[in-house]
Amino acid sequence: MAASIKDVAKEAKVSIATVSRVLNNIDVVNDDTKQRVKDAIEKLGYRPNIVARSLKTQRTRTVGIIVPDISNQFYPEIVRGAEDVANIYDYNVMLCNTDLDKEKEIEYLRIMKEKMVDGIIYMSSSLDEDVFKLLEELNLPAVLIENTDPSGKIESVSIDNEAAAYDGVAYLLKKGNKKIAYIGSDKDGKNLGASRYKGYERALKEKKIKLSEDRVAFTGSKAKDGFDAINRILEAAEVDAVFCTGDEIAMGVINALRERGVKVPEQVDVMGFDNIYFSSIFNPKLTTVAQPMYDMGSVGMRMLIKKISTSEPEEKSYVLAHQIIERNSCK
Amino acid sequence: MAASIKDVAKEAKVSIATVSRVLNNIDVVNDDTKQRVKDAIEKLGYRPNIVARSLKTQRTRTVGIIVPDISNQFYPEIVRGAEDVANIYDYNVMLCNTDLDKEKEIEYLRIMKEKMVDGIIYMSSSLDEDVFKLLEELNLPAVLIENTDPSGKIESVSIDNEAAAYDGVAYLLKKGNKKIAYIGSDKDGKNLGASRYKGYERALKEKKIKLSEDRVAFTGSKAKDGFDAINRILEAAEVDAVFCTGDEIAMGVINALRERGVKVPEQVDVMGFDNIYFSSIFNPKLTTVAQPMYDMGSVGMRMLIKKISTSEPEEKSYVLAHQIIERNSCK
DNA sequence: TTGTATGCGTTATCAT
DNA sequence: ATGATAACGCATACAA
Repeated sequence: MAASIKDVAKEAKVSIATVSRVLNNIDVVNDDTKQRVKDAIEKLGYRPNIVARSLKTQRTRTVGIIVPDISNQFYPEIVRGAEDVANIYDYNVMLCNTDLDKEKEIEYLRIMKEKMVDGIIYMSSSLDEDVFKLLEELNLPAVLIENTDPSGKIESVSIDNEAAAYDGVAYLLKKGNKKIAYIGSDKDGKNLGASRYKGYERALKEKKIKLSEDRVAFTGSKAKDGFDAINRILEAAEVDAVFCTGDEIAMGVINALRERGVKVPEQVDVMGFDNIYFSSIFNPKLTTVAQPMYDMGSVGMRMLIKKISTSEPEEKSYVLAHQIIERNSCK
Repeated sequence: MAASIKDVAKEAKVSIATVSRVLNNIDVVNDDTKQRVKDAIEKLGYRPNIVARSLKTQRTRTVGIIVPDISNQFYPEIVRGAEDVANIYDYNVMLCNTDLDKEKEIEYLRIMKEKMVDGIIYMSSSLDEDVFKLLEELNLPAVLIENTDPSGKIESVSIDNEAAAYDGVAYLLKKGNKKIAYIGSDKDGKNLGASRYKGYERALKEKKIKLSEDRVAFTGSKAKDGFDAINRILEAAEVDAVFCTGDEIAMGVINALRERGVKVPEQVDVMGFDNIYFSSIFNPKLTTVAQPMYDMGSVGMRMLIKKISTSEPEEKSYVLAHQIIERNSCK
């Protein structure tokens, strides 16, 4: 069995209270005894039992990360950013995949509470009312990443999705394109999809270009979705550029175009979104609206830890800068 | 404050012992009282505190996953497979990124022990002696994924890397190639890199083809590494096929070849390894030696949980089947 | 400066 | 069938 604080106390011939004191270097403890305790700790290879400590302090120094799917291309970088700063502050992370299933989200939240995590990094586009209610009910500090809380109650870190989409489409417009398709997240609902579609609308409107529904496809975020969507669109309309709300979609679009003998970017510009790792490896390299994924994770975790550590809630959300990365999928 | 077992006991007018009994449905408890307790639990929205339970039972139902880098393309699927089965068995996972830094691996292991995880899923190519020693010293059940333990002491789940590389190269040979380059992991050391190189050697030898060092490059696993390596190789030698020990490497190779005006697969066959998600989106779609990543994660976790739950160590490692996926980067 | 004793929320042993 | 109580390993209020 691993040595406990009692063993150390015995070895150093002091009380466990004293051991605890040098462990947390709290109170003043005589240099001699402190050294004795340290020696004993060393000798026994003692390491405090954090579970016991947590039960006493009611803090575990672990936070839960609720993510739709870690094997999705978008999340690993965010999680890495989050874990890196967690590590800096001596926190650990518990990873939970939900597949955007509301029931799973709720169940995980309950379990996280049972395991006494100090806080939650929450990623989901479901933005379900019940989940937010539960978060509050459970009294779990949380920060939302990627999306924002429609009610504004829980802090978030994200980009300005409306502006980002606007900028992307404006870029396409500036290149002289007039028939710009939109492929990706749905315009309904309160999540980022709606914002991006709004940005698309605004950019077109500003240039007085009529939005044609024939060039719009709401679909999933996989390459296959982009592939199918552009093929459908091309049945009904001409297109000189495609704005996609995800890089994978854009890759699917480009692959479909290639099969049709349409050259990218010579004949059609294709723009992605996110700037996932493979955007710069794909051929052509993707021009895309970049989200700072790693930073979103790291500032999110920083916010959360701050929120956990201080009593006064700062209640401030962060909107990080997006950026258009010019590569080779647009002229 | 959340309700505790005491509150439930008071509400149901029974002792905490009885509450505990119905919670764990152990012993026989009178149906009436059982119902009273259940009602009380319901009424108070009581949920057991798992930290307290863990302190008592010495089991946390959480396992640590030590991974080089979750934002690397290879690991998310493994982790997802692992988390999925963990979830099935009511376990949670703690994610630790090490960047293959031995000190970080050791520190994380210590922390995992302090946090009383029940076991460890360990991924690393460092295969450091000290780490294995620590694992044993800490008395932490562990299973190794992707690599195997040279000393054979700790169980693992992996593919047969020598055979997989052999099969890949043999495939290239069968297509009529004679000048097959090797780009990727180092031949020295005890990890999978050495095995793969051995497979390459064996396949060539079997066809009595002399291995030319000019066509071999030991390098990292990024696209950039493949890109640079093939350019270097092409300075010194002719090549009609390239065997890469990673898909990203292969993509880098293909991109370099494209820049040189060399067509894949018409002029040069390029084969990848792993079958990461993007292999089928990249153009050309990659022909590759597939590792069953998700399965490696899921059977690894299954092994670990079994190891944790039963006392007798089964001490059996799993070698999963690899598979050559024929796509468009080879003739 | 140091020690004693209590409690964190459970499980489990021993009574009853 | 149920209750009282001791542990699990630690932090901390209170004594000394």
